[in-house]
Amino acid sequence: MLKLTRKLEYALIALRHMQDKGDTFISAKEIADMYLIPQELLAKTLQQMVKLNYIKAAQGPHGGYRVRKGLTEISMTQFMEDLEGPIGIVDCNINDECIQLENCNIRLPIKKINSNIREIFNEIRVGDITS
Amino acid sequence: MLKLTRKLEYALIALRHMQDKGDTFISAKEIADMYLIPQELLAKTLQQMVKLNYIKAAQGPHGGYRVRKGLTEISMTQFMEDLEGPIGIVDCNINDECIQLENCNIRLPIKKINSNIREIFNEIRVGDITS
DNA sequence: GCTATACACGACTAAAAATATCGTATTAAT
DNA sequence: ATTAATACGATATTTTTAGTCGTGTATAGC
Repeated sequence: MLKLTRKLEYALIALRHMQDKGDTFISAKEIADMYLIPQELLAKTLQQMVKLNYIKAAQGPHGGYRVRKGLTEISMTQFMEDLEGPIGIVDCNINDECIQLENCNIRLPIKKINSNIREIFNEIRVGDITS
Repeated sequence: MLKLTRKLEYALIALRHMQDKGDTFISAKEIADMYLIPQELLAKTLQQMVKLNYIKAAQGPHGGYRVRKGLTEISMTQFMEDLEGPIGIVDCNINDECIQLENCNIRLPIKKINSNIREIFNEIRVGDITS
């Protein structure tokens, strides 16, 4: 209940590591070895972040990834939703397909809590965690 | 990611419904039918709440459950942790068995976020949702 | 040009967690 | 007695999350 995914953890760990290393390209393997993360899985996550323009990749030997400037200013809400889709503590916060929407007697208060949580993550920058 | 369990949803829906009905005993079946919740599952949740002294049960025909006074003053943190165990957005917030605790470079900031979330739920009473 | 090392990416598999069901026993009102 | 309800452990199913595999492409260094 209320867990972050490993993908997000791995992404943040990787970003922090890369940021520490400045402008040099860091391979997925180096990070995977250092933090005992499954390499293939980390690689996929990094590839996703390349597509999101969070990081830049370089192929070939001495290749790897490095962080793009400005990434640290992104809010955690955006970061999380980019990587994992919308935040919603219950499904009806995400889609409206619940069979009991009209009957539901706790919908509004729950919705409010969901906003509270999103707000927490809105006020945290990626850089607050990775630098 | 970051989802409440159905058990919690069902529990809250049931509590609210029972609270609306005052002192009369309400059967699991009535609630299950009304909100299209699997009856057996709801029943188990209600039984758990009886053990927690959240509600009172009566067996036999015309039996059912009713809410105990004072329940509404309980914080959502306590409610959720009573029903589902400790809140932790990552495992190392719950147990210390992570193989990479020393290496981990994001542990502290994540821990802080976890406190923020617990705090949100600390400031919400069960009664804010169920009445 | 060959080789080694690294990213790219889709398909697949495995494991874990969450959700739901079943079976049997007990209780009490009518 | 019968019926309608809770009690509760065991099991089954489904969904989500996590991890692996295979194949292809790029490029640095020799």
